[in-house]
Amino acid sequence: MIGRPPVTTHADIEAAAFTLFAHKGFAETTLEDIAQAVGVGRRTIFRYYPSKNDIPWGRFDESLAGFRETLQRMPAELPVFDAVHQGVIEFNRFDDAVLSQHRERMSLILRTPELQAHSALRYEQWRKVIADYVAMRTGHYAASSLPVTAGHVGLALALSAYESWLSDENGSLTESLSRSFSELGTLMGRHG
Amino acid sequence: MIGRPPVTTHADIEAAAFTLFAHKGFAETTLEDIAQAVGVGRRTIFRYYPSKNDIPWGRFDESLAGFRETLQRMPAELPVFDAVHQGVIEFNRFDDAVLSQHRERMSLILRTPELQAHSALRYEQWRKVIADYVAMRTGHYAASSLPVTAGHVGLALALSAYESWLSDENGSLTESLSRSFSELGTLMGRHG
DNA sequence: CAGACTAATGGCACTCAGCGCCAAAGGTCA
DNA sequence: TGACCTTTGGCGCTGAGTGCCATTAGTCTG
Repeated sequence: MIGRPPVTTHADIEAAAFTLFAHKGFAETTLEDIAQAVGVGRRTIFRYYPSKNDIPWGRFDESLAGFRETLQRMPAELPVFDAVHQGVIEFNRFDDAVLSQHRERMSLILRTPELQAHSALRYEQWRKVIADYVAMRTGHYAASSLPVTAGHVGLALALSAYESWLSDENGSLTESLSRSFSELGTLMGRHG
Repeated sequence: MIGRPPVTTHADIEAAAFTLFAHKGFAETTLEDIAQAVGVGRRTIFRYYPSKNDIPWGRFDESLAGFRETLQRMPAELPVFDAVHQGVIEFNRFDDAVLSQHRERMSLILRTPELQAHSALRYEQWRKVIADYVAMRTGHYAASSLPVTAGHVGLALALSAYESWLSDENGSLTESLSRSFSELGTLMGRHG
């Protein structure tokens, strides 16, 4: 490797940051605190994350690519809606080992106002993945109304499922997601 | 009226702000700029709006109360989903005179990254109005899964409709909203 | 009319996120 | 050893947001 070697990693920073966030709260933790905990200059943190709000999201971009592939793998025989449904569930399957970290991460993201706000920008990319898939399946342009709506609705159901999952100590994320998708049927008059 | 009279109003500030935003862009307009345009101290702006990001939303809280009432007025014979559908449409009906301002406002909100992010906090209250209504209609608690999902989905459809409306110079907002709601049926297998 | 009272104002000083700039550090390679 | 390259991190700045408090401009009472 050419040039000065990095003195830290994304993982290092996240670890230090999550500890501090849990300890003092997100807003009360300054970037200076984090930099100090990592043993690095404040300026360097910005070389790893564009903003403080981005730290809890970690390497989200990379995981988005996985979501895209997951959807691509869904069988074409499955109706679009069910394919998205299954794709979302598949994408949100985690090993028990990782699950508790994921829960902590999502709890921070979904319950900290600053992060709730910032997350809208991340969700946009997530919706785009669904919109692209639906566009491909239906032959519409990805920017046209139907795929865009599909993206919004998919996100809506996922967020609702996450909230429900986080509020219930013992629930399963997969089940929460399934429930959201089936509730949509309920709402649309398959009874209630 | 007791005490020193206010030297400005929300309307004054919004007018000055929107002009500047249109002229220089949102990010490039400082609160100092706005304060100067209004002829008021920077500190005073914060007495009218909690943050720069709140200015474009105007008096959103008050309009939420109207949304709540609109939903309450929906006939009980209407299935919940349709009641929400009609309520959202009703709430987003504007006179031609106001419509162009509304369009400008929503264009700013939905196309400025900082504001997209911030808006998530406003949407939360909007979703709650739907959740409360659905809770009342179905007998669930407002915090339980079904009403929460309804809130998310309602917002999803409204946002999709707004995006579509803004991207088409000549479209009608009411029609865009109707289209979103019917697209949901399409997605769920009433064909496509 | 004078003086008490009240609420809005706005200046000041401060914290913190974020960014541009640039010299220094710490590696690799010929 | 010295050229080369990339990361680091310090410095200084801008701008949002906040707490504090004296000032201002009204109303109300005697």
